[in-house]
Amino acid sequence: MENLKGLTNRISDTIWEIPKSADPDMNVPVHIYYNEELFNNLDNGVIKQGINVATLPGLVNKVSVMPDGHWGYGFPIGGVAAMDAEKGVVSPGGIGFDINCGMRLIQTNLTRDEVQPKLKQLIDELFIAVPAGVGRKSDLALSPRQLDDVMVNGVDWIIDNGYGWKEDRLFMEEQGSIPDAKPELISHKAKSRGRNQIGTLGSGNHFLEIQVAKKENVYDQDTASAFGINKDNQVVIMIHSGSRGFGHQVASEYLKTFLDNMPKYGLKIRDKELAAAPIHSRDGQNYLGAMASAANFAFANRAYMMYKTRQVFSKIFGRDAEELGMHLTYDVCHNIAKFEEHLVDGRKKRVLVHRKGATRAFPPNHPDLAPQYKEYGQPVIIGGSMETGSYVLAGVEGSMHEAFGSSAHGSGRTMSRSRAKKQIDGKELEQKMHKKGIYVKAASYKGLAEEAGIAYKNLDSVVKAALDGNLTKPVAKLLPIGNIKG
DNA sequence: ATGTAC
Repeated sequence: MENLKGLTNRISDTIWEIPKSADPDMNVPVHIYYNEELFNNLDNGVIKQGINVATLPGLVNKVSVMPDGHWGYGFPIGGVAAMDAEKGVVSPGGIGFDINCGMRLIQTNLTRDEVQPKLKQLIDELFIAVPAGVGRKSDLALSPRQLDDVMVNGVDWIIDNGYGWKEDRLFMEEQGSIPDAKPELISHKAKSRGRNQIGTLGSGNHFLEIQVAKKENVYDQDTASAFGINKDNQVVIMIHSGSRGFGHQVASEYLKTFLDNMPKYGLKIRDKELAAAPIHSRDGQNYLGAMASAANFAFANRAYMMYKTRQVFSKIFGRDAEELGMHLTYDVCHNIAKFEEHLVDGRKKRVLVHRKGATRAFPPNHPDLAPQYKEYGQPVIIGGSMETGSYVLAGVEGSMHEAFGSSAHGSGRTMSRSRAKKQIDGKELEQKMHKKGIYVKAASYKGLAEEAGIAYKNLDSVVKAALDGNLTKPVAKLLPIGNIKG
């Protein structure tokens, strides 16, 4: 393929623009938030997909690609696109197969010194308590009525059933429950896949990790303290997972329906993977109701894994999870579409923001934030590879103007899964990690090899681009000491 | 990402 980089103009240190003039069908420009290093390795596919997305009807302002952006299904992963709520479309490819895949950060008041002697025991027990890997089932099997409840109420079902604390919902995007879910639109097949998947980790890049916040890696102590990180070598837990086979089934079914029905809506889409329907059409409304159901399932999934995590820590340290300070810092989605108000041509407008592999990053004083975070901005949780570490950042005003209040979500792969499997021996990697002080337990060595640090972009560089691009502010880098993987 | 293929 010809090199498409020539279609971009660098309009600032951190933004490469594909102007509307690059293609007659583009409705808005594309802004890629990169730095020199990331741009040098920019994949043609991202430019191509950015242009394709920019041709969708009803787009406002621009399409944004986050610093971890890479080629994905239809939309780039790391893509943000907002459509006029009245005149726009919804596109499942702009949300992703794993609906409401997201991150969760849990505090403890423990330090590394206290955790280290029990690390192996913790990880071994977590590996049992949180089923990891493809097809693994939960100890919780929901009745049809309970599953409907989860789809409508998300984390509230978890809390009402004694698996979570009342306060947990305050520290979640949408308070852990997205309105207007429609369980009656979910197929029997999706329901039967989902009923025993609450509290399961999954595979691929999903993980549950024990991490350490070293003092030297805390960049903003006030904000870190507000997020519950206030002592040197404090231990935190990060969970990355989504809606499992349930959300995947929902996404697959609606993608097919959208594709079949597109001619009906007179939509001309240049890539099948961008299948879309008008927001106000029956298909559009149905998908949004199904998406909300899967999103609430994912909130409940991560919340139940936290319940298990609190139990394991509590058992091993012989103290209540409350005594161990195991509060939720935040739970944030990075595969979802949401109705939000944003400035368009100087006026507030209701838009449907698609975030695919992009984290919501609302600034201080945003009405959606818990009072405890009003002064500091929304916690933005960025998961890195299991060898290199992760970050917690905070939302800033700039991102509202740049990218509908969004930031990056992870480091982004540089090596395909198949190449990583060929090139890296999982067993050797496990030993190497143990020597480095990271105790890892994976459902399969192949799965482990795929997630090796060298298969990923440099997360420090991605985060630096997100900070320089005024999408977020730095709070703390978190280093892994224990990890379970699917 | 995914009972990794209808």
